[in-house]
Amino acid sequence: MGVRQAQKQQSRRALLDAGLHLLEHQNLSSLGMREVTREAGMSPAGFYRHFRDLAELGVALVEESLASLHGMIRAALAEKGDAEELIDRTVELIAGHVAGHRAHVRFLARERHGGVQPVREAIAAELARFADEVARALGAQPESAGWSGADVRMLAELYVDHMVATAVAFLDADGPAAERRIARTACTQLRLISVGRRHWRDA
Amino acid sequence: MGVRQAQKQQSRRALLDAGLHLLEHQNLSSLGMREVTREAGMSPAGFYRHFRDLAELGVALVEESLASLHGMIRAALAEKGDAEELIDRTVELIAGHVAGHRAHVRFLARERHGGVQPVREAIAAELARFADEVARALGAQPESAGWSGADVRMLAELYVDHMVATAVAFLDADGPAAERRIARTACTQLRLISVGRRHWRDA
DNA sequence: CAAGTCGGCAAACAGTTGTTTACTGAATGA
DNA sequence: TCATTCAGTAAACAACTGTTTGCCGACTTG
Repeated sequence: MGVRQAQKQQSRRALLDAGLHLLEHQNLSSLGMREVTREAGMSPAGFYRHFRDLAELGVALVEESLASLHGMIRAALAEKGDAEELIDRTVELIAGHVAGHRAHVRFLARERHGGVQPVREAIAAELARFADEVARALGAQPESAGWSGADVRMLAELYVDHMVATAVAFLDADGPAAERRIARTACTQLRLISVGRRHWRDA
Repeated sequence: MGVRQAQKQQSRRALLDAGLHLLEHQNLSSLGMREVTREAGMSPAGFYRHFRDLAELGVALVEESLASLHGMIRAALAEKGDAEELIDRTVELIAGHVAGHRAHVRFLARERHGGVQPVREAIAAELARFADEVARALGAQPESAGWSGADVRMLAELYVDHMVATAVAFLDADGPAAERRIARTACTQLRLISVGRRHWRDA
């Protein structure tokens, strides 16, 4: 890649980072582009060399944020061990992801139900695909023998929703004590679901 | 109450309704007060006779929205019957609440993680109190014999989170078919949790 | 080295914003 | 009835918004 394209991508990154930084304390729909370019150290008009809209920048941030989250999910699904261990490791993975990608997670939580339609839709679509992926992994486990496809799918949705809720809870933990409390709660809830799963056929 | 105060409260209502209406398609932090007063048929300066801020209007809307949700929760907790029936009735209650209070529910979903701190805090505090209330009700049930207070509390949190998630899902259902699918999923998930609860002690 | 591509800038545009000011006129209460 | 209170108004304020224009100068290509 030439020097030109490299410099351009560097500016693009500056815009994305500026946006991400500003979005830590406000909403995408209340973000101004002058604000973004100012934070990125660029003139207002320069913005248009990279994005048509602020919504377009938003969608780019969604892709970034969900890509990192996707990596975490695949890591969680790849874990091996008995149910108890697996739950603990998953919650640790979530905590680690939040610690390492605060801005991304906060952005997703904010805009998942935010005021910018294309962004909302992009998030919803990708989360649905995550649920598909989890459902596929669950279906391959021996514990799912005799489960209908629809039931596996609803279990996967429950897991994904719970994961997102847990990540958000970690987000506004205001200390290590609060973090541990959230982790314990999440583990217990997952254990409850796991127990329900084992005894599903009895009901 | 005198004619004066009645007229004032009517104007206040107009402002709240205007805000609620505009917030159906945008975020609180992107809302302008000129926009609100225009929608309410009032001059910009008149706003200050009722609220200091837009954040203050937001908090007022939070109180309204959570009051109606609170009513729904109390209704759900008051239901009697076996577990299966109870689950179905609860999900129906949620669906009915969303149908009757779309704007309120959408507002809560948007601003729960939105960019306006006092509003966010008001929602979080009230949802925590709802979890307390649910925990108290669960603790009084015979099924909770032998459960620790902390475990009951985490179960209550799971229920509240799930209720909110279900309400939001109903919100962007785009037809009766989608609504039924969401209701079925929610019921199945609740049944799974219920099974887990019954077999909790075995683990 | 020359011609062309193109990322970034400064300036200007018309609109819109939140907030303050002094005011009007109807409800209030002695 | 007459003075007072006060919800709502119109006008003006500086500050900011998104977008377009023409231009410069560093990179690229031949």
